[in-house]
Amino acid sequence: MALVTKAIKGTQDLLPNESYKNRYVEQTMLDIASKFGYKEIRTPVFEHTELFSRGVGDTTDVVQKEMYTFDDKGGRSITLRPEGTAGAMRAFLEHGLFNEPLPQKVSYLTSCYRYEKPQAGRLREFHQFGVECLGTAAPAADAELISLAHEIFSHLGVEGLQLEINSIGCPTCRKKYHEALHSYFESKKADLCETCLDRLGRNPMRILDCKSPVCSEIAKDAPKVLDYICEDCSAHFEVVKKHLDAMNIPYVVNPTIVRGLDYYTRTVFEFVSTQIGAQGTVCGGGRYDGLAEQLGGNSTPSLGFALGIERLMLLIQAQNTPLPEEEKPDLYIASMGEAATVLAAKLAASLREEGISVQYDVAGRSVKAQMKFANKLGVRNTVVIGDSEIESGKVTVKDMNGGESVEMELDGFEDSYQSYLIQSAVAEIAGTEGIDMSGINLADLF
RNA sequence: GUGGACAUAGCUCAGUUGGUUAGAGUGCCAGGUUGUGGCCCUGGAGGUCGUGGGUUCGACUCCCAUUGUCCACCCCA
Repeated sequence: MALVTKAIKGTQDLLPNESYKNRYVEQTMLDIASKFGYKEIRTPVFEHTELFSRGVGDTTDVVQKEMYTFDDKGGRSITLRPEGTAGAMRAFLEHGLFNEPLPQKVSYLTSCYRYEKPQAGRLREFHQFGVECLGTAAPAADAELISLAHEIFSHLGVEGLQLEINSIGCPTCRKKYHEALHSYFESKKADLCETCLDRLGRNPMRILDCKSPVCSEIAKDAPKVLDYICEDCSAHFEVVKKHLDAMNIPYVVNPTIVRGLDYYTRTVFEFVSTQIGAQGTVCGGGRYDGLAEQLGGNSTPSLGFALGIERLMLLIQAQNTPLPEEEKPDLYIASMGEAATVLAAKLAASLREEGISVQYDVAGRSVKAQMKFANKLGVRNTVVIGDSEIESGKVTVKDMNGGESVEMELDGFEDSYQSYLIQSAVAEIAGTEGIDMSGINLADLF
């Protein structure tokens, strides 16, 4: 217990008995994204600080107070990425991917870093699955993007998420809206709470989201974004909704959702849960048509979303969402004595080459202890090798789930065990036993 | 950054108005047939009671500080 040190505040270890769940979920997301045409991109964990201050926005909380920023030994200001979009966009611009067929669709699975006070669903190091669709202004892309997130959740069997969408307009119409909001709240200044007074100066849209009863009462009669967005933005939003309706994706228009990252324009959306605590946004994203220019590139209308892995896992746990079981080893070879252990090692090696997962005793334990161990591993079969087996050249494969034991020759054991596995798999699928495999050529099965 | 709750074995937790060798369940290791798992039985390892001070004859228990965890605000995935 007197450890030298512990994991850093706000960080988590993912232990071996849990990691297979994350692997399944992450692989599922990458696979689904791949069907939508998204290819994985990997960018560095750290970037020039400027990328985020310019991209994410100087006035945002993320940039102002949450970044892990430091000078490297060459005096460069470096920041651990607080989100994934800026890095993806940087790579897109830097490598001229805008010369490739557009849109470029990229996905990623990364860790992000924000210096925040940890709480349920919020860590200092957290993981995001994200996708970015770079180089299209068409509303069909917005809807397809949302449908990708929707598909991921429904494929995983996650329920109860509400999709909320909104349009925050382009910079031109948003400016008008901000002005309208500002003058409205300015007139109610006396009644607003302290944080909202602060918001009034920085980002009046945030006031719409205030939980204080007084403020939310005031907010009810505030000007609505959707009344202020220009014709183009409005038309864009209508088409997005039309697509969603056509794809049977349920959503609610929530005029109060606002993204806290400056690069967002037009469509914004969140998938929200009420089951994982206060940090209920499992997935959030939207369009960011101005980001490329913000970073010094040519205009590249784009959009994307990020999905919080830890929050998703929290939700899966809260809902008891059934996930596939962890893969168990096929075979455990219990051995007695050195000669038998050497033989076990040799057998295991060639079985593994055949794609079979095998374990044997590497702890020098008694047969009984080895059997207990095998049981805890959940292996399907065990085989014991001792002097008598070596002498007789025969071993007995024991089915740990109560099935019949089968005797096999040690000579050519790999082949007969593999055929035994195939046979029992076929039997399981067919729901019968004792299918005659004698006429089947094993090689044809692979 | 602000506020609240909590810190006892790997895990989940007991621990009586402060009283001397700190407990349970579970997990781990070993034994109960000379070479065979699950159930059962026995034994063992494992804690300077988060850390540092203070009060006291005596502190896991009371006080202060500190660190950490959890939850909420803020913000966001």
